[in-house]
Amino acid sequence: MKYWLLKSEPDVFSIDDLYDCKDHTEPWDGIRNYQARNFMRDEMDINDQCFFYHSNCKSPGIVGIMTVVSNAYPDKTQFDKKSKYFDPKSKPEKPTWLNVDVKFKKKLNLVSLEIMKNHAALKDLLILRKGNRLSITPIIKSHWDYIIKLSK
DNA sequence: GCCAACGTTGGC
DNA sequence: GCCAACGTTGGC
Repeated sequence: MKYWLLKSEPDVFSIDDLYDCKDHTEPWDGIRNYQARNFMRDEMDINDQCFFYHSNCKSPGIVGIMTVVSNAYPDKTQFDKKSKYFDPKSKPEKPTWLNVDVKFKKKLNLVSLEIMKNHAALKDLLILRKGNRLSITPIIKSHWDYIIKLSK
């Protein structure tokens, strides 16, 4: 089983929004970055665990846990002309973008970006690297466990 | 294939 | 709202 960190802007889609979805499950769509797509396509498996990270907001940080509940499949928003994620270059017979489904597992007490920065044990965490903008990053188990402890 | 211009991300 | 960092685009 692998571990991940998935970013979302809470103004767009928050952990509470995920909870409110049918079966607490929703496609993690709108990913328009090849590296992030490839993680979903090649590395993610059903039952992998993900941190839900709130970005671009007043208190950025990890707010909960979700579970991967599908393999990667074509992101339907790329074909939806009304979607902000519409991609005119992508064709249904050869979709460019993929998503997985994720299911809410639980909320955590906020582990803020500020707190994580202050822990030497997390210094190699990708999210803390300067200029890192990747919306899906792998997390090693020791970091995962450490962050879980910080949330208690 | 280079790289300048542009758009986006995301912390502050 | 600012701006640094990064990814993408497109002319050459």
